[in-house]
Amino acid sequence: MKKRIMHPKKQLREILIQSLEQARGRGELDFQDLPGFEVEEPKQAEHGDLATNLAMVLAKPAKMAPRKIAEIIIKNLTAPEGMLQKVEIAGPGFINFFIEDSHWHRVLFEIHDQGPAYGNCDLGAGRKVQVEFVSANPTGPLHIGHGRGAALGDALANLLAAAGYKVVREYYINDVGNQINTLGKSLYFRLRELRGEKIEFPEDGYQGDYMKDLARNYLAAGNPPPSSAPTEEEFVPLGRYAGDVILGGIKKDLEDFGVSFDRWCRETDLYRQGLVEKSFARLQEKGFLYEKDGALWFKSTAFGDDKDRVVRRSTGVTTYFASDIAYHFFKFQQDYHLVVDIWGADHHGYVPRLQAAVEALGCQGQLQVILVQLVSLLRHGEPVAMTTRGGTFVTLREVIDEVGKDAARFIFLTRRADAHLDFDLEVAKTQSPENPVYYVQYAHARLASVFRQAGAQDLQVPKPAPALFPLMKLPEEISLLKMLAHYPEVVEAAARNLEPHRLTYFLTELASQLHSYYYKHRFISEDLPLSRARLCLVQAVQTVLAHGLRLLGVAAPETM
RNA sequence: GCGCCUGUAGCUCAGGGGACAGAGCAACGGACUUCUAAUCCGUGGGUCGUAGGUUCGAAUCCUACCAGGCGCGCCA
Repeated sequence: MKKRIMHPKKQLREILIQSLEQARGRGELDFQDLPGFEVEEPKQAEHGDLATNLAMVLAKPAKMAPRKIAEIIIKNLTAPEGMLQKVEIAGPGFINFFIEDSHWHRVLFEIHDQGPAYGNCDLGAGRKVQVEFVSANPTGPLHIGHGRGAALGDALANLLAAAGYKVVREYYINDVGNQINTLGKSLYFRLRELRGEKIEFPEDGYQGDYMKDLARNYLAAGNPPPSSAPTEEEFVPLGRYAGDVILGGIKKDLEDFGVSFDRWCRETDLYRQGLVEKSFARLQEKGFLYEKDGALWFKSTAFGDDKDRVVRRSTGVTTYFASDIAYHFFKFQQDYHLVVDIWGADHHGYVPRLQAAVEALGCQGQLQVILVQLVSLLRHGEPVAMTTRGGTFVTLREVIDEVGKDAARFIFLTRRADAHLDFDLEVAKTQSPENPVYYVQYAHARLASVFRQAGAQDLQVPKPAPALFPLMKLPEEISLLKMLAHYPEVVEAAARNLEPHRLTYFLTELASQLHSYYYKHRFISEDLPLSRARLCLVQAVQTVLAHGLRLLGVAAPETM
């Protein structure tokens, strides 16, 4: 006996299939395979609560006019008592279904039973997913673009967990290669500069002010001063030192942004564990490596890449790509059903070769790369220059301090990943209506206030009960109930498509309907049964708002 | 030159084969003796970049072109 109540949409889909089987059994319809069809909420209210294009997609295989097919489907329909109020054929052959208002009330039972878990689903069926995100090199503080990746990755991980996946959040640290040397060299020259020497700061050095701070702290901690004759050997420990300090800062920024990781994977560990050589051996064995011009190449063209790629230079040093091959080889050894990498869109050219490597290695499971477009930073509508060189880039730290974690996260999550984003610091900072995060949070806080008020009057929020339902018949109430019933599908679709922004839009709409309802109708009044019914309904609304905000990593405040 | 992303209302963006294209902001006009006005109600506003094509049906798919962004290393 299943306790779970089926959403009307799924229920209707099954009823339609039954109808088709029956019609076919009776010889009224003749077709081979059932084509894909939609059951969805029409945009127009006159078109009912749910509609299907089933008759239209069946026109060709059944060799019959859509409206005729629609008639046959309707004739064979057997819906449960009290579900369907009216069924119509419309337009070119849509079948429109009008659901009885009373049918929608049942969602309240489900929300009450599942509580904070309402909205979760079992799409993932416990399979393992890894989300790797941010992964900024430890050569400087996180900037606003990393913030967007962080918000997206974290929300996505939350979303996948809610959808029944076992999620691991991972940050990949590039601590190998000449960038660490360059970092050491940058620190070295800042140290000498601090000693009052006139120095020529290296062209390729990291010029940001944070390196000056780092140099000061380095000396303040009593570390040995720089020599006068620099050597590569001297840069290495300095680079390692700087990298560690910067990484510490990154961790702190992420923590304050509400983002945590389950694992931090260091590139050096991949080498230490011999994974680079192991992945090479695997590729060699499958015949996808060859030598040319003294270098070792991966035959990525065999998998659709534009050209083959070097994995070991003629100098004997492996490339960044080699590390990434090893890293993904390692990832897929851990039985991930899905590995999601979130990268800045400026790395898009890198996708084909990595996909090629994953395929060549014969990994079980799927790699999906999400490219997040860069953020254009504005202040009062004017572009803010973002150059590392000029030292005018805005860090994630500054954004957190200036606009706050919640507003920043929400704004990042109101755009599709592949849409460019204009982030206006002044707009994000103000609590103006231009800033939607407060609109949604306010709905939650407003309800909390209502419940406090009810509590003060000894008015309990009742459990859902059929006796309450006749008291929720206003259009605003039915409309809210429909949205609540729709919510789990939104979560599932957002998870399936790896698109957290769908949640942001849903929540804004739900908040809008709640505010409107609140304004038009008093929840707490002299009429006690009516008050109880409304409290019961809006408590369900609050549960859903809280769930959605939690997935976005945005606070659901009790007061504002 | 080649490749990827984007082009939808004045602005920022949803919608990504279905019925007359949506929201927020901005503009304009209204609503606070009220459970929080960080709110609500109303009005105006669009050849969905352009041109072809596929389809019963295209903002959505295909082709070409135009515009913006980003990539095309034995860099990371």
